[in-house]
Amino acid sequence: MKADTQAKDVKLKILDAAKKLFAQKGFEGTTVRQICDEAGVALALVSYHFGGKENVFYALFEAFTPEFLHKDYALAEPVEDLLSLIRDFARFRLAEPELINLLQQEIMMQSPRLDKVQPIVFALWKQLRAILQAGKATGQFEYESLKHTVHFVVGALIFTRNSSFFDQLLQEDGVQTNEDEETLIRYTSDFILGGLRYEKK
Amino acid sequence: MKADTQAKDVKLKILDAAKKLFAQKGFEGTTVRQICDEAGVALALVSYHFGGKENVFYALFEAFTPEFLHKDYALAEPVEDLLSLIRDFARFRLAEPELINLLQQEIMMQSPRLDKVQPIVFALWKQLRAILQAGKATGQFEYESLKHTVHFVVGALIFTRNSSFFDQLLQEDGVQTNEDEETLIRYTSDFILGGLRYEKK
DNA sequence: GTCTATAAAGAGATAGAC
DNA sequence: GTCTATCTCTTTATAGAC
Repeated sequence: MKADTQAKDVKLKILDAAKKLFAQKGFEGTTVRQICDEAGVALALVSYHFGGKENVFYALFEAFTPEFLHKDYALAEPVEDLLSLIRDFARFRLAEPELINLLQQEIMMQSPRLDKVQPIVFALWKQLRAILQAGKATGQFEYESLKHTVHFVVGALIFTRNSSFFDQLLQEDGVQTNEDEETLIRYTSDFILGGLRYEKK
Repeated sequence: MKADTQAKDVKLKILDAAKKLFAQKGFEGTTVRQICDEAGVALALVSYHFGGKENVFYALFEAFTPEFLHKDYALAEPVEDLLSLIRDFARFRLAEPELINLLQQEIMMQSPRLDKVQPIVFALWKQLRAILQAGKATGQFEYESLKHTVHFVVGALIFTRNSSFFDQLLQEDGVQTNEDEETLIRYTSDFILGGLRYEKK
């Protein structure tokens, strides 16, 4: 019992450390030694518990079931669906910024590990695409290219991050307001709906 | 003469190979051997000509002077300025997709090499920010948070890529039209201006 | 200037003590 | 289950022949 509990703690510590480091330095840029140092455990435990660095990566995405992957959008109104998707994604991004960051890296690099993670991103993609199509059909959304519009929306969704890098620049203003979740969701929704030329009734 | 010319060819071949590989596999994920193999030259020549892998990276961004960095926007109308910036950025992105990809990776990872590249991104950031502020002042743009709006716009600008990954999904349509530059610029401008609630006169 | 061969450091994974 | 010490392979960088 006690042994099991300790093991679980160690596995969690390794996963947390890996999540942080992978997001920060990339999968290839992170060494097993760094992960174990950050987790405060011995080097051998990554191999013992996960069977290698690669499996730590996969384990990160296994308990990974954000709402928007399993919800069935495109049942209600397109506008409502899009707002739900934006909300669900924003919440997930706020809750797990490192995973979003890591996922984005892997996608950009077309990494060999993408095979196992592709379904997750494809799901978001298809949901969004279906919603945009439905909204165009009802005349509520206005755009020419479905393909590019999906890109624009995903770009706006994914790029909004707690990126300390970019925020340096803007902190000059002094008006560093830590908006809450709902406010951020509203900003995002407003921008995207505007981009889709949706007119509020 | 002949020796110099050969050397320049080799340096160019190395830079091209590195650009491609860095974008594909990341800086850390790319080995000097891979670069030299791809370039078709001997392993030692990276150190000889550049003094190490890291300097190859920096060299990639030295001859790197996209229009939008040196233009002085925010002189004409905000809308015209924004359209120019979108156009300049889109052209650069189409011309050098690997560099954009690489830059994006490095930013996301907060890489230690970012110090030398930060000014480039900051310049874009500041230009865009100034334009958005000017447009709000004239009442042509409508948004609440300057910080987030900059994020949204950059997201929409940067995420539109020749990403073979995402396009797989959409090719199902069969309607795989290879839009030209001007068309892509128009799509992008329409989406972003919409997001800013700009109303065409 | 370019090559092959090699040195020195670093990586991931494992053996064996506890 | 966890640790330290080590093995093996790969990495970057350099030395020296041409």
